Amino acid sequence: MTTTRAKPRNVARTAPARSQARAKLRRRPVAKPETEAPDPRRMDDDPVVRGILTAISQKRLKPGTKLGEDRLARALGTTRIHVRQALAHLASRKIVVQFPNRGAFVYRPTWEEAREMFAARRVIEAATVAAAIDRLDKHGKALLKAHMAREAADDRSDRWTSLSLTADFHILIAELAGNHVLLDMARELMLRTSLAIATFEQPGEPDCSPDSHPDIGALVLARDKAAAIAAMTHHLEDIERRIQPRDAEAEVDELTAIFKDLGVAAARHDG
Amino acid sequence: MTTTRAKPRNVARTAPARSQARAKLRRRPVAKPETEAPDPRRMDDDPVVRGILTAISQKRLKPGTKLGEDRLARALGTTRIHVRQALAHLASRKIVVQFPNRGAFVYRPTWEEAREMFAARRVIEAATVAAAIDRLDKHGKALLKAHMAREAADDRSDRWTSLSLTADFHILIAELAGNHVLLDMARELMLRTSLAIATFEQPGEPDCSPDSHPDIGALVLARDKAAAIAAMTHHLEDIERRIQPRDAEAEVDELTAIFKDLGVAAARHDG
DNA sequence: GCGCCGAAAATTGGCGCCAATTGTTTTGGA
DNA sequence: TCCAAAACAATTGGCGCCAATTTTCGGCGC
Repeated sequence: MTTTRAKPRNVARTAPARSQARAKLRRRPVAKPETEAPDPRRMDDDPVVRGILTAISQKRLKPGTKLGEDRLARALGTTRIHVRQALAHLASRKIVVQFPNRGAFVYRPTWEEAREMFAARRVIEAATVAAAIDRLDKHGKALLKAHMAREAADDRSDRWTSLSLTADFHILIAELAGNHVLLDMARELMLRTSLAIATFEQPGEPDCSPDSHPDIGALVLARDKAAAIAAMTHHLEDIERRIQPRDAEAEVDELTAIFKDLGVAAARHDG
Repeated sequence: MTTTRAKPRNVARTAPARSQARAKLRRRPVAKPETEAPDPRRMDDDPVVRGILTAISQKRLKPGTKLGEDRLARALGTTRIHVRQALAHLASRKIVVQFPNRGAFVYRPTWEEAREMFAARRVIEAATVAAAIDRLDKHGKALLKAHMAREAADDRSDRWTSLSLTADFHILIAELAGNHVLLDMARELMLRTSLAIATFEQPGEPDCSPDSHPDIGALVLARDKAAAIAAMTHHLEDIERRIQPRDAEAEVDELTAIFKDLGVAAARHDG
């Protein structure tokens, strides 16, 4: 206690630079650049979150399904706290809704919100195709061609892989745009529009007109920005046109159909 | 136990319609439309979340500040669990970062991410001004004029109210667009760009060139879509131009400046 | 004097228990 | 026979405690 050490040590500290505030102020220790953090926690690769998300994107979890904490904990082999955190995270992302003392449910958008989601997607994805064309390089072309080949080779034998493929096309375009913020927004909107589609789709229709993707991809490869934007916009409008507002009667009807089909990854509860 | 009641009652239930699955299937109770929910939980109006958010938008909480759970609980007069949930929510929104066993910190964007945020804002807000012009009605005009008058009457005596006013302009435009999804995205981007600005701003510069807002508002009122989009884009580019990438040296310098200025809502620890 | 190393303090993470609320069933009455 | 009210069961919400990790403080050796 020789020098002036009367400093309140709890005012405001910068995070990534650990606490070299007073301890080592003149020189950096040895090999720590400065802004470096060992492990920024990412809720996205939580197994519970991933499980629910993939189940939703594969349409194994329908909007309105109750997600009980205890049940999920047993089904996924974890404790209730992890499930709680995962559900809270998904609620923040508006993928599930939580009602006080009632539990969490897969989010079911309203019809108006579904329309707004598609409008937002048109905005975002028009921007991503434009940016993708702007910064398209050899590597990006290779990625895009590879994906188009994969999508063309899909025989639609497995419905879930086909769903993933068509979703990956839009994600790839957003990745080629090179803007992580827009990419996250596009990802989020795709998830939420899949919920909207699952809510308002007419039974028996395919989700995404797959024939549009090669056209859009070709226009991107040709760097025809205006045409690519127009094609993407029309493609999204096509998807939107496949959903219809549905009244309570249809909901009840489908609910009975659900009970007939059963399944739904039935978490073994039989006696 | 008269009729067939051997139904596994935990397969998939629709959330908002309560559980009238089997109980009352033929007729709806009395006065409950169908899709109705009493209280969908919204983390946004949690007092802890609101407190941290307003503190951030008022720049009383700087990027990198540690948000200790126990400290926040005492400061806000709640328990640690509420703080935990609030921090987890803010981490999902990328407003705070959580490191395992180290705590939560106000998010500090990287320089690249800051650029990407502004690019995303240009995309989103160009869309919102366009939509706002499209669906501009008498009520919207009144709201816009009222806000412009309020902003013009601001004497900039209180820095925090001025900050809120300039932010409210962008929010109002997004509200006039009538798309809640885009509105939420705009809100989120504004919060995160405020973090980016707080991270990379040059000291002493104002945040938002306030003179641009009347021009944009006038163009919206005149329904000149192209000019309004251009003005909004240039306005956002102006804001972006005010931030500069900063190296570690500058950070350390400012850190010492912080310690000189002190303050920072010093959580009384003297004695 | 400087840096490395070990022990104590503080903070976060996780688990179990119990209260509170909700939904369901049973019971009583008109 | 049908509706209403109360008891029961199940689920969520919250609090306290304890383990695990990090940060800090003190001491030792160079």
